[in-house]
Amino acid sequence: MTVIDEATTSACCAPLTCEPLSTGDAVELAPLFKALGDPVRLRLMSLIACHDDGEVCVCDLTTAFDLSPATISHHLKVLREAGLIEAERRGTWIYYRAVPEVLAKIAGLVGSSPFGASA
Amino acid sequence: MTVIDEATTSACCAPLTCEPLSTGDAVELAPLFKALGDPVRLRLMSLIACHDDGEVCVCDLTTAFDLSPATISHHLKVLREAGLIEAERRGTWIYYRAVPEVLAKIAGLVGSSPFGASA
DNA sequence: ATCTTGATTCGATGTATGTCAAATTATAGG
DNA sequence: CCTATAATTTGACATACATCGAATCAAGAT
Repeated sequence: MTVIDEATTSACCAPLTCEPLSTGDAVELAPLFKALGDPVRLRLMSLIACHDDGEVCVCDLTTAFDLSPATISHHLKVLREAGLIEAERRGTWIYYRAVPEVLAKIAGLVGSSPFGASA
Repeated sequence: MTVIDEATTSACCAPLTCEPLSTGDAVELAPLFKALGDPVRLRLMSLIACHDDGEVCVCDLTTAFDLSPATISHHLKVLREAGLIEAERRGTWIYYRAVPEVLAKIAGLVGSSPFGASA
């Protein structure tokens, strides 16, 4: 993934322009934003990523919303298939935790050159 | 928008935990991710934000995709209604430019405590 | 085995979304 | 005024999505 136009030809100063996303990169990255593009999933993600132990039991997540367990399970599946979270079963309970590398991928994209947020 | 648990009660060290998004914040922020959750829109956003002049004519955007002008116009409208871009008409042409504050809002969320990407 | 609880999957339903052709608005020139 | 070009809006269509009830799977307890 090429994100920053790192002055391939040696220049005296940082280029003011940046290289836009290729179609391939956009196809790869868009699903991450899409997965976070729902209020329930965005809050689920923050609940999971913010938890002290680094992981949260599903039972604690379902009680945090006024939605059926089936719906929460569906949203967790969407986040999981996007690669944003991982699941592990321990006994009766299933625990979810965030995948920081994938979150970093988003942060790196929005917070730097291609989007010009910090440039 | 409360994002970081800034040790309201004076503590000796930074808290390892963070405050998850409220329902209200999630409802406010999710549409931004949703708007970027399409490959075409994500690439449109990068094309606009990366452009040297800070703004791009629609005519240059439509030629960058194998899609009808109507479809590009639709996606630009979605980005515009999300607050991510702004439009200005000059003569026959309409120019779009990014709204950096809104992009910064996303970067600030994903790149810090609530999502634990850099914590 | 049976029962109970935690969680996912299945099936159905109403709504939202991406796409385009055709019609419409806006501006510039003859 | 009429024509041409840039861009959006409208209408239509097929697909995808959020939600839930009911059924199913997993693991522990009796």
